[in-house]
Amino acid sequence: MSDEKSPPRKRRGAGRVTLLAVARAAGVSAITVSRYFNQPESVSPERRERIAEVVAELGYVPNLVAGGLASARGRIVAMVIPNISGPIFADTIQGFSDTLTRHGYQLLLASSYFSSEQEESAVRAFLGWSPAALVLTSHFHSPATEKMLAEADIPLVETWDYRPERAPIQIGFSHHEVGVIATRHLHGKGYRKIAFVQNSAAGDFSALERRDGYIETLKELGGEPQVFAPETDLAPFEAGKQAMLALMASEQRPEAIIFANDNLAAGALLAGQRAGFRIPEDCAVMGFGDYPFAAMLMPGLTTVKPPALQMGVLAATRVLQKLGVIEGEADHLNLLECQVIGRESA
Amino acid sequence: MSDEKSPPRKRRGAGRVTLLAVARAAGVSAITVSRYFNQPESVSPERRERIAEVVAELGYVPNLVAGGLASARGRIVAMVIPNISGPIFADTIQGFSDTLTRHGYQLLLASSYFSSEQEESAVRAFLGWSPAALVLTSHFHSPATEKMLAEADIPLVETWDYRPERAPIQIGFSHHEVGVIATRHLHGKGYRKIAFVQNSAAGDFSALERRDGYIETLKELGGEPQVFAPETDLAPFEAGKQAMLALMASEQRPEAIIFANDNLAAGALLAGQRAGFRIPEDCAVMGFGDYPFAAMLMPGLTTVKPPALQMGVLAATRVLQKLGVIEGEADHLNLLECQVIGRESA
DNA sequence: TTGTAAGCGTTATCAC
DNA sequence: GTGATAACGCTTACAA
Repeated sequence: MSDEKSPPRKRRGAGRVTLLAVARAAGVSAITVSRYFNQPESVSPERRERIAEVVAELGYVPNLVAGGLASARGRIVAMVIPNISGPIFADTIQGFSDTLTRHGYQLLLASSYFSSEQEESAVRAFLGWSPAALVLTSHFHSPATEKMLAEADIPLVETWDYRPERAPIQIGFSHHEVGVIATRHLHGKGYRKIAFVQNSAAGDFSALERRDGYIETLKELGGEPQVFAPETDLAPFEAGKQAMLALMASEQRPEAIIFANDNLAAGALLAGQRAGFRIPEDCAVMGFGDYPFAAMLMPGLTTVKPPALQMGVLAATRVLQKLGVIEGEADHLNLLECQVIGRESA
Repeated sequence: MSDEKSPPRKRRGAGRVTLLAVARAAGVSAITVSRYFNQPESVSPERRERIAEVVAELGYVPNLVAGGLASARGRIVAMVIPNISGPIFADTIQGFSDTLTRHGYQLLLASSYFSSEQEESAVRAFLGWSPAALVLTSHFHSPATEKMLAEADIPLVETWDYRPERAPIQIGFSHHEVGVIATRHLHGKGYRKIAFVQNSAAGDFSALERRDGYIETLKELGGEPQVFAPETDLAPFEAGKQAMLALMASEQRPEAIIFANDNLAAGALLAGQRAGFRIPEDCAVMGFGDYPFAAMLMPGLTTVKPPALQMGVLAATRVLQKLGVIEGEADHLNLLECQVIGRESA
């Protein structure tokens, strides 16, 4: 900490301990120190030890920016996700980030809020950092984004979607299958008159796939599908209420209802109970998402849990495999499974 | 897309469109293009227009790594947060990320899981990217981390905490005040016998500050504090149950209970109702956190909402002010307020 | 307003 | 196993 003769003030990165400083102090050349960090086995044990000492002593922190420039491959992976704080994607980010970090890579993150313009601008900004790989959510990108991706020539992963025909690595699950297993679960519990409530958010196409899985399966099982569509763009919680009360008042009163997501189901659960219906005796309720509140409701909400965390971990794993950081072939197609979380509501 | 005479293969960043390429195509020097991006007003309108054309045509993406190295200040801000997917921090990250992005900065993110070793290794890795600023959660860092921070000489912000005596910019709220306003809220509603349930997680010191606020305020109001401590390290949901049943069976049966957090409160709400108690008639319940499920419970959980999103936005704002990106003096101390969210449970 | 030259701290290349 | 040297693509400093 003593104030040594201050070196001639450099114009910019003044004061930073550099690789060269370490090299000099250790009596080796810069490239040897570089090798010490990147391919330790190619440095003799004695020098290795000496360098380690100096590094600790000087508190040297490798400048990854310089390294990235020199090698054109920074240890950064960028991810664009619709949102961070919603109930859906947080686990995916967490799994992705943790897996990456464990292998010495850093996460650059931005939200798109489902807007392809915002996605585009995030991708543009990210590419400036020459990330080692890029992870996007879903397959719908603006033409400009597609162009940048094509030119970037780095591993690309698309999560929360599954388009076998697309070139990027796909990591997703089948929404259709969600409809299937939810319907089978209810049928297995003895329910026969099963309805489905669509999402109130226009443009939620995945929810329609879940609905189709339901319709198909129920028909196979000899039932008669009954689909309710709430008013468009009603808040999901309200839409669930509306659907519940309408269905319970209808002539074709169902014994069980599958909701397009847990928000709808929660609204239904509460409104149903307020209206005096017992759940699941008068009507069973199922959701989708396994949002954090599902376990807190009374009765607990039976729902289908998407493999959110798993997708994040797998996305990172595939990226690291592509980069050769970890062993294994990075499969192009990665279809994960959802799981019925049985609680009291169905 | 035609295969032009392939230029002599460069060793590394082969093929990337560079600033120089843009400059040549536009008939100006590299520095002018650089200025076009960084201080557009110092470039004449005609050249500006010409450069814009070329940039679009060539699909030039500025290499931020090179820029970062040259200027020793990348437009990256790093944040270490205990976790991403828990109920607490997601809003803070979201607010932080969005505010940053809006001003052209990118977010580098990692989780510490409340471990100072993990925080240390994240900080070490981040510093290698010479971020423009660093944001940490809480004030407790390992000595090595403190040393790195001291030497890094970049703006540092600590969120979710508030230690006026510390040098970094502090952004937090008063846990003590949470205890105060919760107690006042219940007192205002007419409850007199008010109990407090501590967190089951050992080491949650903030929760103890909330408790002290409660004790102090209740005494001021003429009440007699009654603190219940669940078994240590019981899952919060279970701990809430245990506390509820124990308190309702005790001689000093309370009219209202403040729980150290919403998880405890939710456990209590459900267990209480299962045991036949009406809430809030037999006993009112309050939590802390305003976790996503709070609104979904029946009755809705009255709770104290911390300014999570706001803290993220403010952290980013202070950082940007420090960096001179946006106007305004960056205050050292930033105490935000919590808010009682009144629902049915109290 | 514009340009020239030098350098940011590292790694690739090639030689020893 | 080790080193000298030249990039990597940009921005600072200074000059015109």
